[in-house]
Amino acid sequence: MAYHNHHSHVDCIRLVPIFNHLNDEQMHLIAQSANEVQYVKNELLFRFGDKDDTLYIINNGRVRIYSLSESGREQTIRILHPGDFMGEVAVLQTEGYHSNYAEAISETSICRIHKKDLDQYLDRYPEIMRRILSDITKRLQLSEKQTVQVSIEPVEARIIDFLSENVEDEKNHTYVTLPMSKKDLATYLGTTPETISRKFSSLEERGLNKRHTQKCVEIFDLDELLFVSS
Amino acid sequence: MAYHNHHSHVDCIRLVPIFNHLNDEQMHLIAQSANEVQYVKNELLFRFGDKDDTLYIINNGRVRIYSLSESGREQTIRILHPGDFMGEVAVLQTEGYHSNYAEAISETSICRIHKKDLDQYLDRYPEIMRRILSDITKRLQLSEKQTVQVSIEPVEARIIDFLSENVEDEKNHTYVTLPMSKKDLATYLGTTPETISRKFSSLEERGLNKRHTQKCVEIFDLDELLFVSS
DNA sequence: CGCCGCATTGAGCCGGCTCAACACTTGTGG
DNA sequence: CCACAAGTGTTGAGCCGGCTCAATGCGGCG
Repeated sequence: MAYHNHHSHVDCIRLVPIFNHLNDEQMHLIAQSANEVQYVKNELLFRFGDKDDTLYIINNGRVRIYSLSESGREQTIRILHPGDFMGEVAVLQTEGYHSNYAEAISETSICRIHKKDLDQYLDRYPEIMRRILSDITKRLQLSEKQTVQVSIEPVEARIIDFLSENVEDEKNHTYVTLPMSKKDLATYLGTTPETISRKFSSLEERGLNKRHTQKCVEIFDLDELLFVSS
Repeated sequence: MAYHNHHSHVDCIRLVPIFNHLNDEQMHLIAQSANEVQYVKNELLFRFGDKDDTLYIINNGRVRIYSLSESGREQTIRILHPGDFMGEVAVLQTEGYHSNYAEAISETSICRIHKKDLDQYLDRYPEIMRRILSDITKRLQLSEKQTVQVSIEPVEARIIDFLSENVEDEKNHTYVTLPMSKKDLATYLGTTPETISRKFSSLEERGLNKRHTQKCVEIFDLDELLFVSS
């Protein structure tokens, strides 16, 4: 929590799907009550069990939400990008405690809005609640999907599924830019870095893809890949 | 979908936490637009991919939500009891497709409300949306917890955790009534019936609990059990 | 009473984890 | 600009938890 920036936060508000349907005046109003906070890489935004009643909106950078097991192993729940929000405990319970850890995985700036302010906006602009509901419902679907995958699909299928959901096309090459370190990807997919590494090698041997840099993987034949995984 | 019951559905509405804050008149209004449907045991309410735009409210009985992997294995997502609702796709997207299967695991009666009707109520009574949001947020937390468990806790710890969350106390005996068949419990915990069976035997050998009937397990020492699992 | 479906127990196997050594990449200071 | 250190990724060997498949036990229902 390096410093508070007191100039306009409207940029931050404008960025966010849950607010960007409002007009300028309304956004200014909300921006008034938001305060901006900066985090450096690897800094924790909050920990499991922390009491909190604010909504966090990512302005810049990336945040990783993860959970810790008894035995100390991590499970990455999701990665937040600019425009995403978190801290929905704030909007639901009067006494909210975080159930996960949140860590900045790059230089990150966020906006915080306190529950008492947010509640006013929710009353005044019902569309905001609709959008929050819509977002959380999507996340629920994703979370349920992740449960199923981690539970019953073999690691290779999980990796392929992950790749297929992150493909980008560019000048007739399909490739994937990994949105996190291989270590975090491992904890996201419920496996270990070693296993990820081995599976990538195996796919490469089978001529299905090719590693370029640490963060970039080229896919030769997506359909073939999807076929193999089933 | 055996038959439609056209007498009052207010009972059904009154039962549900998302509506029961309304007054009688308001509940009657909503009940008008609900229609009741009965299902027999093992009947499917909907399948993955079905298009649908209704909210389902459990009036009586129990419903199991589950998902199917490529390889045909099941993952039980959750069990719904009277007063629970599902089909939140309806409240969020204009074109909603189910992402899971739903099956009645006992004689079950439910109320259905169409999206177009629900939308009206959401506009008129914002508290309803608040409650739906609150419910879905809780489910999201549970789902994330389930992901973590299935992913990194060993089976025994998952079982113990499940037991500890379902304990009931009665005349200085702590016991657990399993809310579903052992087969479904297995798919809920991301394991197999055989493994569950073995683990129960193992716990029993260690004098930590005792099976009475198929559905009822007595716990001798919950604290010890929790200690063992960590 | 006898059947049928579910639960239990056993034997064997295999995917993926652990631990450990080595390679590569990135950042730091001389 | 290079040398080195620290962190991250890769590869190998070995093990083990839990799954699979199959046989047997058991309780509920006709």
